[in-house]
Amino acid sequence: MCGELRPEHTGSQVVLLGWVNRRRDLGNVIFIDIRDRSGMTQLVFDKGVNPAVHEKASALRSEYVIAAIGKVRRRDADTVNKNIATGEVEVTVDELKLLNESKLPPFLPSEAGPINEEVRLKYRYIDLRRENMQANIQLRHNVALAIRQDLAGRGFLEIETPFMTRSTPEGARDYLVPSRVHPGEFYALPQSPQLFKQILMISGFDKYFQIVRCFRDEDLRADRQPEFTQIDLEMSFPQPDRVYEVVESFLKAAFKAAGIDLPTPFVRMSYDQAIREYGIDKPDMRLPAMTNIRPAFTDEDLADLRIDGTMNMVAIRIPNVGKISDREKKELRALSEELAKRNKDFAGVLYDFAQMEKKRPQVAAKIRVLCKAGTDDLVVPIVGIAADGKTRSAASQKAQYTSGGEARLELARKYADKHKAFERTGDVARDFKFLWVTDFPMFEYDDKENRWNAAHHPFTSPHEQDMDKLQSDPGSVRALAYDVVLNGTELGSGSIRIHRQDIQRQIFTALGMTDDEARSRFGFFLDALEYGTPPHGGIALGLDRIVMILAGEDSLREVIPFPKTAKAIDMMVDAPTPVNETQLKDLGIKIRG
RNA sequence: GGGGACGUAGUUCAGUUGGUUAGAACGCUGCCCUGUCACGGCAGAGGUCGCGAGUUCGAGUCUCGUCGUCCCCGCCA
Repeated sequence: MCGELRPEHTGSQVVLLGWVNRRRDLGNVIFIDIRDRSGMTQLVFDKGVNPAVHEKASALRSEYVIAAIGKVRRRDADTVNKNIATGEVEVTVDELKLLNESKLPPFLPSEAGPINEEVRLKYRYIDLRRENMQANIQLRHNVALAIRQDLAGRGFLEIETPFMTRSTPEGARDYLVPSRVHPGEFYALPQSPQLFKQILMISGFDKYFQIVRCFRDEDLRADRQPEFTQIDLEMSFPQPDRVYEVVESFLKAAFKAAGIDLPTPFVRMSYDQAIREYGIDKPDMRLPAMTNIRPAFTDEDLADLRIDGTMNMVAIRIPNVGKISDREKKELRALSEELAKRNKDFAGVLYDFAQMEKKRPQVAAKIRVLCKAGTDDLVVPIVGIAADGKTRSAASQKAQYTSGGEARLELARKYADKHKAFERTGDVARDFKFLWVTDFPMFEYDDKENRWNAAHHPFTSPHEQDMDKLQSDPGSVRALAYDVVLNGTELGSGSIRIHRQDIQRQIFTALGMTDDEARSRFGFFLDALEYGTPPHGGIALGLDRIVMILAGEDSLREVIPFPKTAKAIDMMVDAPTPVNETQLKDLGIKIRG
């Protein structure tokens, strides 16, 4: 192939098939870089040596598809190109065949600069010819293959589950597929194969996995596509530790496929600790944690600074920011207001640390020590402002942490150039901060609907010790649920499931679901639970996100060959589209207004 | 559903306070060139300034609307 020739091939006759990447016509000698997915090689056409072939070569243009037959020749020392792998050799062409011409593309695959994404997506077939996209798609293949091999090697079976299945309206919106045979009825595309994989456990396939497409009809983000690929797995008789081990093993294999030797096991942290120290359930540990700064204050300090000592107080540290300008101070105040707007429970402010250093230098000094802050580090205390006689709710206390977490990320993004924590150093332990977040709460309170919701999903098993609190204090029940997080991105989420019907019923009750409701939604599954269900659990990880991070990209679109835009449109095939009246009639569907 | 950024040549962009024929680089076409590799030189073609209204003697520039792309919030059990 075009990228494989080396000095040891000198003298051999070769056939190269590929695209014209660039043409350099010097008159009596023409150089053409021929490209395929393996790389490129320089072809030489010399008028003095072979005028007929030279004549043919002069008609070649960018992206023409050609076959070249010739001899590999070692280049003179002064004409070696160190920028390409084949740079020490070239091919003198004896025979040239034009296999196909090309219209002038809207942009060239060999072009260096950025290209408008709209154009890239419309002409995705050209875009995918670019070196970076070829590398990303190749990486994706390598990663998926390594994961398959690792899981298969551990006795997991890859088993397919249906794409056309039953809508279970809970969680994300379903993509629906109308049934022609049953007018007015719909299949749903799976948000995940959750119930099928649990049923496979009931069926005795004790180790299942699948690299599988999932569908969610929700608004998109840079790291969210409506169809995405999960590494989905489930096993019978596991402890959480066993799941961690399996995931760490295949992630190690996946990273190895990308040339990275990942240390395992990963750090573990409870949900509560994650909230306290990072204000979020998917901490980016490349940056310092938040620090509890309560010990820095005496009661007198608090009164003097008008700070509410009963509220949680933490400080954010962003390394190497240096002195900040008045404008930046104003931006901090604006961020403080923005946080209050975003979270109505947030009763705190981002305190002006410079002012604190003036007013109460000994307090500020203690805070610096607590945070381990150097003189160039930006310190932002987050405190509640004293308001007499007001008692603070638990939600308000938590908001101190979560709003702090948001501020931490926002400031980290803003000062990325200064602290450089997001840049790759080549030091694996620093570049890839994995962790397991464990012991998620079982339920979340829904203010709008005035009821408890399953934080993970309703098939997640509660902690053994918390069973008795299901009715009395649902908010404090911990789940056997865990997330695997990398650099602040949630890669995957899983749990040990409920395998006993009686407990499953208790959970539905706690969620305010009647037996009839539960039965109408999940009847087939509740039936299955009653026929000898083994204890089981599993996890699902986003393949796209793993590849995105490995490729060093900021958007999933860079690692998905044919992605959708923010409005869920495929620019190349132009989908979705209206369909004709006959099709609708067949399906018994009428479009409203 | 909400907030923000952007939209000018095939591509990436510039375009001053509203004022003559809207520019540059790359790409493209032609000619010249025997060692280039982001080849070089000369010449040339290429524009509904996203679209529609409005203000104005005059709009790429100001206003309103609309469409599209991107980012964020909501949403994503």
